[in-house]
Amino acid sequence: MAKKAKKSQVSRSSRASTSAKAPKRTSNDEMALTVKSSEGMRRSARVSKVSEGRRPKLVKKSNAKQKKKKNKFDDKKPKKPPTAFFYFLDDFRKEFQDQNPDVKSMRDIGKACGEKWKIMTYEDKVQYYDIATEKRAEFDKATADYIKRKESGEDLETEDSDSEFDE
DNA sequence: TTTGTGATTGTTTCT
DNA sequence: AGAAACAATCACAAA
Repeated sequence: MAKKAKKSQVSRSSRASTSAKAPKRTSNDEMALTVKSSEGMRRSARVSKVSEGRRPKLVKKSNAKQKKKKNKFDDKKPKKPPTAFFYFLDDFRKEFQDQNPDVKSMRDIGKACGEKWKIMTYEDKVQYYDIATEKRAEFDKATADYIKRKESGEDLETEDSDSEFDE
């Protein structure tokens, strides 16, 4: 009867795992199970630490413009939405600055936030996970549309009609 | 003035 | 399955 509509898209399997949300705390066991799912999801996604000595944090990107936003059209592939951690960071940053107005920048906040993030419980984190999950749904839709359009007409290419005539 | 760097973890995407 | 890249933000430094 109730057949689970499994998505043939294996690529989106990640999304399926991230479906972990709505922590129904009916029983401790239930929660534990939920948490287990979270861990399982994390294991799949989290695989870094390939080498202790290696730290490929060199993610330098050259952005010609600090912020260019005008046409609602998908300039290119939809950018990745902020993750749960980022949402938490945004909220945590406000409090952190309020308690520590002396703090210079996010470097210190990031550290503090990361540490707290680890001590946070699943229930506390699930809040942000839920937001991130919802955001990802929109992102997924945008991506599908982007791919669809791309496949439909790959002629769509550099249509940079929007030049840097902003300021 | 402008651009890049640094720090955090999570998700995405590719091979 | 695993690895690499990328997501936002703020202060500071260099060119």
